[in-house]
Amino acid sequence: MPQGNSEMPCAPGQVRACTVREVLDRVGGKWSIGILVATAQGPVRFTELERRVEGISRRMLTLTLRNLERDGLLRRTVHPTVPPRVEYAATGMALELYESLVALTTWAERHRTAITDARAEYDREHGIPG
Amino acid sequence: MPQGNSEMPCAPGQVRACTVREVLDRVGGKWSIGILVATAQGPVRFTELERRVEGISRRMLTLTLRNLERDGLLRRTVHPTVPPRVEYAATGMALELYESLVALTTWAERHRTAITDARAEYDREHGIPG
DNA sequence: CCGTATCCGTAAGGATACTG
DNA sequence: CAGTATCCTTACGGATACGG
Repeated sequence: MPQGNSEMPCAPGQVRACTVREVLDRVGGKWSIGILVATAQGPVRFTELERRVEGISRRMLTLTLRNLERDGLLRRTVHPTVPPRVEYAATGMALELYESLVALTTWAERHRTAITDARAEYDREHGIPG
Repeated sequence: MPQGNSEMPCAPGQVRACTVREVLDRVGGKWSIGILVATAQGPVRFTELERRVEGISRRMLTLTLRNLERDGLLRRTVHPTVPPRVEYAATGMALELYESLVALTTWAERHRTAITDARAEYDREHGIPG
């Protein structure tokens, strides 16, 4: 998970590398997007997240949740019951980010096979990596 | 309603974690976006890239260029002159990806201070990480 | 000019066991 | 239920030196 770089001077305007970097530094980790998607429809409990985000370990779930909460993308609510009940809810900011991912999703789907083909051809012409 | 955990790797439709992952797996590295941006306006030579992508090492430039070329995002052209002249050009696919980054850029700029504030507050309430 | 090769430090993330 | 604590492996990336 991307840890916080102190501060970066990213001037506004067009698409700039360091601005995109800001996003990736928050959400470029292995599990962040999965959690974002899992919480996009409404608050989700810890164990439920563990089920929905397939393959995640309890440790990485906790760590990623903490980072997302710290960045203001998730709100953590503890209900002081027995047994404890903790809910994670996406903030407005997170939902906006979620919407911004539509473009990337579309791109990935459009070019999925093209990428696969490109890789296959590259590996044919040059040696397979290794 | 939460959709079941189908075996389908990256089904089409809405925003899905694994689909976004496909993009991040190609372009989530530290330097990929920088190179993408640097080549978005036209073909660029190796040394020029080294200058434009600030802070990149020769090694990482080469590695990242190879990966982008392999995925079909860059086209590498060698002009057999002396001294050699190698140009890297963004493909159509890459330019489409570049356009898809506008949404992310907008998001980052809109919420930059909100994120900074959230982090500061989190670190005040809990301990500063470490 | 355009790379490779080699060495090395860090940190992301997995496995596993324990707890309020 | 919702986490921590520890240990460990790996892969990303920096520094440096060399080569066609």
